[in-house]
Amino acid sequence: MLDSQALRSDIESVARRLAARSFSLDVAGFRAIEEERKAVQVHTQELQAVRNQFAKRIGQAKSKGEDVAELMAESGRANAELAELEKRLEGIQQRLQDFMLGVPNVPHESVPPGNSPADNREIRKSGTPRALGFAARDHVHIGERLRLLDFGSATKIAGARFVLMKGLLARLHRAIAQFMLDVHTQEHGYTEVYVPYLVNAESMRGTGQLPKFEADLFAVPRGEEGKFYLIPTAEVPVTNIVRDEIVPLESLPLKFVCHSPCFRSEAGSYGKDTRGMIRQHQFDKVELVQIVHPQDSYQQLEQLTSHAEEILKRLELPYRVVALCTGDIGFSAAKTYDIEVWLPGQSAYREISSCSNFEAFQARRMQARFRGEKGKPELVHTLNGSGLAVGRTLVAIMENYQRADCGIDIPLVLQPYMGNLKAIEPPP
RNA sequence: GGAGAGGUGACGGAGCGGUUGAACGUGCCGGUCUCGAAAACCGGAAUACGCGCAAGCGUAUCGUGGGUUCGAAUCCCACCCUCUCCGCCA
Repeated sequence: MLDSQALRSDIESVARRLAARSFSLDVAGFRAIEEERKAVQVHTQELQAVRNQFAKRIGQAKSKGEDVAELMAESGRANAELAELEKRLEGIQQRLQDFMLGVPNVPHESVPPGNSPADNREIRKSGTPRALGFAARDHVHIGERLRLLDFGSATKIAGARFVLMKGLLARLHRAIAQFMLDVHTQEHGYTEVYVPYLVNAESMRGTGQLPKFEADLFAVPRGEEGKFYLIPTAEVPVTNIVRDEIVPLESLPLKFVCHSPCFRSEAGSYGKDTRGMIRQHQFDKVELVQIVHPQDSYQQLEQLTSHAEEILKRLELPYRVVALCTGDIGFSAAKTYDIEVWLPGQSAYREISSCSNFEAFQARRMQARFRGEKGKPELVHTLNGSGLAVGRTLVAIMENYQRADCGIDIPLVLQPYMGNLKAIEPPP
């Protein structure tokens, strides 16, 4: 959510910056509601003051034993109008709130302008795709040849966009997550957290998934009309740790890492990435979350991104870092770096991590604050990034470390997590 | 799921339906005293929003939402959460 003060004082420049991400801010609409709000609120508060004065006088008169019938009658009359106004004000404020919740974040000035992924800017590249000496197969071919990747069973059990892994491949998947957690907790200073995978609507609103993107979520009914939502990323429960909190200045930055499953309905992605386990309803991810002092957030974004990159470096997977353009950044983000890993099976770089600074956008929704240098509560800045998506990392390893016989060499750093196994061999 | 107790400011803890944004204590900040500190004493301190150039004034907030009332932290209803006991359970 944006600062409503900023919208009031300089809506034109906000609208201009939002236009860069092809969001057209309803300036006239906002002004109209805002004008109405002002008039109604001022009048309401005046009448409330009158009511309070009457109540006070009645109390005083009563304590002196005076007759208050006249005062009470007068007060009652004044209150009739008040009740109506209060109701109207509530409606206006609700509309204003709904409006604000639907406005995306303003891109940071360093975000490259553009309308489509084609305008994203490559920032740096690391590693070079190794020469295989044979035609690269994709992970589906390799996994099925190894009989360790079973899409048929997953489809039978659940449906499309699910996968079932077996044996050493399931173990490799687990090893990848363990490795990531160890690096981030032991070397990058993150505190590991285990969190609920089902969350309430307030949490989803806090990080920006609701109210706009309900269709992307899985919901579980609960009680009369309540519901839980399955987390689409650990970002949601982890960031909401600080919702409605005032954290002490000295505890910043808070750095959390969380391995969790992620559930996405992938509504609107029909036909995209239908082959393999690139786009699934359920996948594992190791997520990095930082809660920081506003003045540090862009520096921390660079740091957080480098933490994610470090995993790819140690796995010796070629990748590049891309700054998303204004038209491609997510709803809540002010700036985003995508990290894309090289997939020989597709001869392409594919997203494996997305690292974003949300500035105060999520913090304002969550009322996540710290007590500033002057002793006043101020909004924190929030950041997060995948460090990394586990399933896609597995895909990248399968494709980059494939051998001619469809065996997979195990990256050196993962061997200790695999009982020192050096490779997964194909069955005869 | 059943029975009971409870949710008040940073914390502990008061609070007859009426000058209560909320006693008292602890903690915090400033000051006096002191060579300095402690103690003691004095003073100051909530959050959000609105109007205003400002000083300031106003409104809201005692788990949440409704209701009763001229007036609700105080009364009524619903819900949420916490704790204790019972049942069930990985």
